[in-house]
Amino acid sequence: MKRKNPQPSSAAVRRAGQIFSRLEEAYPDAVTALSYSTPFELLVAVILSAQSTDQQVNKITEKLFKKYRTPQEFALLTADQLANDIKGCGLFRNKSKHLVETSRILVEQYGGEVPQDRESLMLLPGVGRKTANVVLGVVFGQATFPVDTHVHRLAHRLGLSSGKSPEQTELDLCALIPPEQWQRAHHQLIYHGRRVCDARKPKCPDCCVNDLCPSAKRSGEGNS
DNA sequence: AACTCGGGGCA
DNA sequence: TGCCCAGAGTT
Repeated sequence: MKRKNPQPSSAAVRRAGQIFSRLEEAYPDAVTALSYSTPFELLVAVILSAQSTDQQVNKITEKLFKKYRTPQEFALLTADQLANDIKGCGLFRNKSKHLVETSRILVEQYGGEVPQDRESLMLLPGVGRKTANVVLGVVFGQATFPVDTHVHRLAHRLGLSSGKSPEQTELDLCALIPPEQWQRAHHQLIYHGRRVCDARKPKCPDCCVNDLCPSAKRSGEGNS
């Protein structure tokens, strides 16, 4: 039989809670939000948000959704047409192609609706595990944790996950963080990851959770 | 596993 | 001014 992810100790859960309340205190404005009014609009916004900020995406979608709002409308566009409307976020040519193809699939295979399971979402062009989890969590209220490069790196450094794979990190964080805090925790990890806990040179002296971080302790022991 | 896309954020 | 990506697809 299949082994489930082992239940974390209460001490581990408590430590995770400490870390996130610190981050919450340090970055009260770290949580941004993509603006949308339908599940399809959120799906579009999340696809656009790869390698781009939410603010950047909101600027684009504010205009975009006034022209096109439904998968039926997106499905009629050529990639070049749409590219012109989403210019301003990174990787826009790829995303444009993906959005048109995804819209066609939604119309042809899902009656124009956004599927609510991860397997179906991940079959859509431009939608990987991280994007699928954001959609499931934000619009369908499902228990997921979107793991991007920052989340993966920080969870490992902070001792919240073994860091073996993004999938494992996702399981570990889901077990450690109460469902209602997942979205906020996600944004705070990203914010912290960009400004303090870099991939290359983490600024441990400036870090608000350095006393709770096994990595910071290790790197601090070598010098004195 | 390494490469590509691309405008923005940040030093 | 230049580096590095708030990812996912392709080779």
